[in-house]
Amino acid sequence: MQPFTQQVIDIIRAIPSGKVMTYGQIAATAGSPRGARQVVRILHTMSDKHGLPWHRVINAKGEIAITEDESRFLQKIILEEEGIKTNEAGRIDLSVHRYNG
DNA sequence: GCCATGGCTAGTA
DNA sequence: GCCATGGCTAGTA
Repeated sequence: MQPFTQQVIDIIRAIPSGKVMTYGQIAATAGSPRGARQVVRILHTMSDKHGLPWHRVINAKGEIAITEDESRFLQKIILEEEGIKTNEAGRIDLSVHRYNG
């Protein structure tokens, strides 16, 4: 496992319930401001194994970015259970819910 | 070659 | 809506 990957995993783990971070924000915190897509890949391949709170990661617009329908719906439900609601436009208010690593 | 991005711009209203 | 981006992995040799 590469240092960047380990960093990203640690950062995602530390996001508390009721808060979210963006892909780019996590990448930047891990020391690679352009590495947003790596965060995507890491979530994809390592969420299960490492028990990551994958649902607390959204895109920079405040949207749920998952493309697969079932998981997308699941993410919305879990976030709601944690007190995070999406507005009519499907957006989450980052000014309220963003976690600053 | 993948990818659940992000940021900028052209084009509409 | 377009496209540059980058760290890693699956798959081949």
